[in-house]
Amino acid sequence: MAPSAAAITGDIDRTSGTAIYVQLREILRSYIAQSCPPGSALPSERDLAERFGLARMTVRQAIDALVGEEVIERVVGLGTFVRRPKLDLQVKLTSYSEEMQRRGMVPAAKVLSFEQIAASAFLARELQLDEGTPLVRFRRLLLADGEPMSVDENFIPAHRVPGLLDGEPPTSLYNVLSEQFGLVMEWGEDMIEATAASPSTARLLNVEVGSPLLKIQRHAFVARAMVDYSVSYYRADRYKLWVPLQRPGARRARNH
Amino acid sequence: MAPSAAAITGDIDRTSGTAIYVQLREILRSYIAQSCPPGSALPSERDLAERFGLARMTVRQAIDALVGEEVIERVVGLGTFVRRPKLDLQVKLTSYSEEMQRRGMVPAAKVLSFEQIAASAFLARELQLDEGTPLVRFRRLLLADGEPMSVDENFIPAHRVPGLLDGEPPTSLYNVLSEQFGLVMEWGEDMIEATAASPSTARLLNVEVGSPLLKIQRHAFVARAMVDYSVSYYRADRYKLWVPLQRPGARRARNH
DNA sequence: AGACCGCACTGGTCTAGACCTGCCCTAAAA
DNA sequence: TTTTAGGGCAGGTCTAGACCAGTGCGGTCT
Repeated sequence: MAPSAAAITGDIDRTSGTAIYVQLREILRSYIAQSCPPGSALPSERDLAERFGLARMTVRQAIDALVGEEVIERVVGLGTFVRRPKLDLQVKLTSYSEEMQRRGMVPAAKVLSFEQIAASAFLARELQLDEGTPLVRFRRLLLADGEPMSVDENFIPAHRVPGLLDGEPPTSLYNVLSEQFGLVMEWGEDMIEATAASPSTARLLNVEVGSPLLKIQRHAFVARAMVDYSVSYYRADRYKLWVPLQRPGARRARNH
Repeated sequence: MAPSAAAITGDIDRTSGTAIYVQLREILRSYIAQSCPPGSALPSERDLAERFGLARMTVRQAIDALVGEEVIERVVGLGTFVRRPKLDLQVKLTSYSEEMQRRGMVPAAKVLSFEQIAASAFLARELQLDEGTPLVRFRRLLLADGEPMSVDENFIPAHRVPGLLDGEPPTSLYNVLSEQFGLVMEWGEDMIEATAASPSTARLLNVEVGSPLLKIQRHAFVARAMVDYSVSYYRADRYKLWVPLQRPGARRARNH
């Protein structure tokens, strides 16, 4: 049973200059966050149109946006429903700090090294560069709520980030890359495997030698150029990956 | 300069039962593929509306879909332009046998159990069913090239697969589900973590107790109904997971 | 020549209706 | 008691207009 649209607080300001459907979208978003457990129904489009004094097409535009974000979903003949919030989504190429904040944890990092090195044969192959190419190596112990979460090592071609090493080690690598160097990661590949903690890694992560760890190797790209290769070792007792799957050819309705 | 809308071939069939905007979307898609290099402009929305005898809102719906697919992009005051084609990346919901064949290995399976059980509290929660609901439990040791690869346990609501237990255990579960029961997995969620091999699992997989394993819990859905919950333990030394990533909302800057 | 202004475009947003199909529930019929 | 036909309501699609806000060009004024 859908709740009454009257239960929604907030109103449209027609003089604000902000598009009405944007205002409604945000009203709905906060209403969902506050009062709608997953699976619950939103008021019908017609109810919302009446409640806010809008045309139904305008309401649909606001709802379309939230459906596109996968916050809610439509079911013909039934209504519009709140989807289960994505607890985490490593799969979306987010930075560690973004990721931890979404999980409601306090991210922190201890820098282990921040230096320029020459690409080894292995790193050259991974980054599709020539051996010996200067790289920035950035190795950190990442913490969540003060406890070790992972050991993280990023390699970035030095010519991509001129002057990076002159400053302080960044707190959020992806933020600095995008804001200071215009490198917004667009896509990537993760290689995921389980491994056992080596003595050095075990000491850093404060676990037993041989404990299971999740090893994630990531290649991140801007346009067609690889900009970041990273290897992370996550404590298995503290970290799980959530991956949405789709059968090829079974596209869910995206365009109505 | 935008071409004349008259240059576009194809027409709308109002009796076909297919939504008009879908027809127009496909007409535009093939027009783009044939006659529009990246960067070229589409006819304006108003031209298209006149050319096909449609309301502009309907034309916009067709264009919206293509913009959503990142095939084209809009620029206010200028027009609608063809984007560079992007690589399409999607995690696949494939079965074990499909997956192994893709990797060029010979899949095989040893059935450990194939029986009906009542849902425990844990399984009921995972499958979103009531406790005690009859389930089919199908536990296998999966091999690749004759060597143990993983231990796999599937739980399927019994009412979904009437008579399944009367026959032989299937060699490819997903194939039987789709061909015999019409259950084509459409989407799912994987929860991935690293874990240590328990004594029983270690014996089955022929590894040391405590060896790192990749634990993958999968929920697979047909429409909105969960049809399969599975837990798999993969040998870390033999299995890696490859996951493509895309940053959400990684809109490119206007490049014109 | 150079600065400016306005018009003719573009997409962006919005309205107030219309009719369709799909879903569920209920009341009547079997 | 079970089955079936409506009715009401959900979202899906479509129309024929409206006005707004950027963009660029061409003509005009200085």
